[in-house]
Amino acid sequence: MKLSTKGKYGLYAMVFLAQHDGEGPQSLKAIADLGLPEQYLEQLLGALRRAGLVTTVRGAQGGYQLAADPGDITVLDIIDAMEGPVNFSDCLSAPKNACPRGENCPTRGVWEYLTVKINDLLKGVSLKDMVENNVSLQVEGENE
Amino acid sequence: MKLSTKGKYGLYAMVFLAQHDGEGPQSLKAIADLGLPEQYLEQLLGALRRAGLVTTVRGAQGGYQLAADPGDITVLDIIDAMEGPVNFSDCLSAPKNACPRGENCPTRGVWEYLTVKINDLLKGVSLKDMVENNVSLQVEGENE
DNA sequence: TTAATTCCGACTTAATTTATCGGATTTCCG
DNA sequence: CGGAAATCCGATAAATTAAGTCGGAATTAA
Repeated sequence: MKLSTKGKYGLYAMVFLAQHDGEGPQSLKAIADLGLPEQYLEQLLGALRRAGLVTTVRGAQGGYQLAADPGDITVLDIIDAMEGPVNFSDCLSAPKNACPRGENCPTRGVWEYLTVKINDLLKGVSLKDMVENNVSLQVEGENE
Repeated sequence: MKLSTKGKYGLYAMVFLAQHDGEGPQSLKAIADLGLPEQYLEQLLGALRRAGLVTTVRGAQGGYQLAADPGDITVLDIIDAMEGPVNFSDCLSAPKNACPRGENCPTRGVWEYLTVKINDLLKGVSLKDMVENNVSLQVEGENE
């Protein structure tokens, strides 16, 4: 289980925008200077815009900026926009009785459980957390 | 972020073996009757064997069986064997200063955090839990 | 008007996933 | 002993997805 470069590049770009939040639009070139392929990144930023996570200013001096407060944009938002929703099994999106294994399939519950839990995890980290380096293994909500 | 069929088929097969634990070796054909492509499954079971999760009996009346108690085999073991370890970024396996972003990369902590947390999640579900349908959103270790 | 910049669809290439095939080996059982 | 039932294994093929490239249209500040 790994993250695609799409997800990673998207997150890098969003962190960059968070770091420059309030400084006006950041050009594609400036973001790509992080070491990301410029033309590929352009596609990804298009997806982020269509997902409502960034706004753009076209034309000279234009660029990209966050569409919301860094504290209100989470890793989940970004991963969802870049890779589609976390999905461990298509059987979850199908009606229960459509599954050839029937309703008491012993794995269905696990797919549900893991999907919900991982979504919670991703939702728990915002861009603000990241730029403030607030993410550690003892963050909020811990009990182990 | 999704699970490959490798991971899913592997888990289906292991649950089947757990359901028939103690009944002697189960043939590939019997497992494939779950609706999985037989020759592909054979590869996967080979990987599970090499990972030490199943043992095999060759020859007529042979087959596969769990190498350990169902309570001692977790979803993590199976996913790791099928897809390799959960890995959100290669920068984690490299030394800290090998990363071109330097030591204070704001995403590195997130990769670490998510990797550990997801591993914990997967480790928390055993085959025993699954066959007993013990997996729900209120399982052990909850505090939200 | 020009240069900077995003936007967009089509295309290419590379990598990975998902198988399939053919035969070698092992072992039960009559 | 011989045949059938199985696993084992390396190679290959097909399909899908990921990753990256290209060329040009549209927009806008200066």
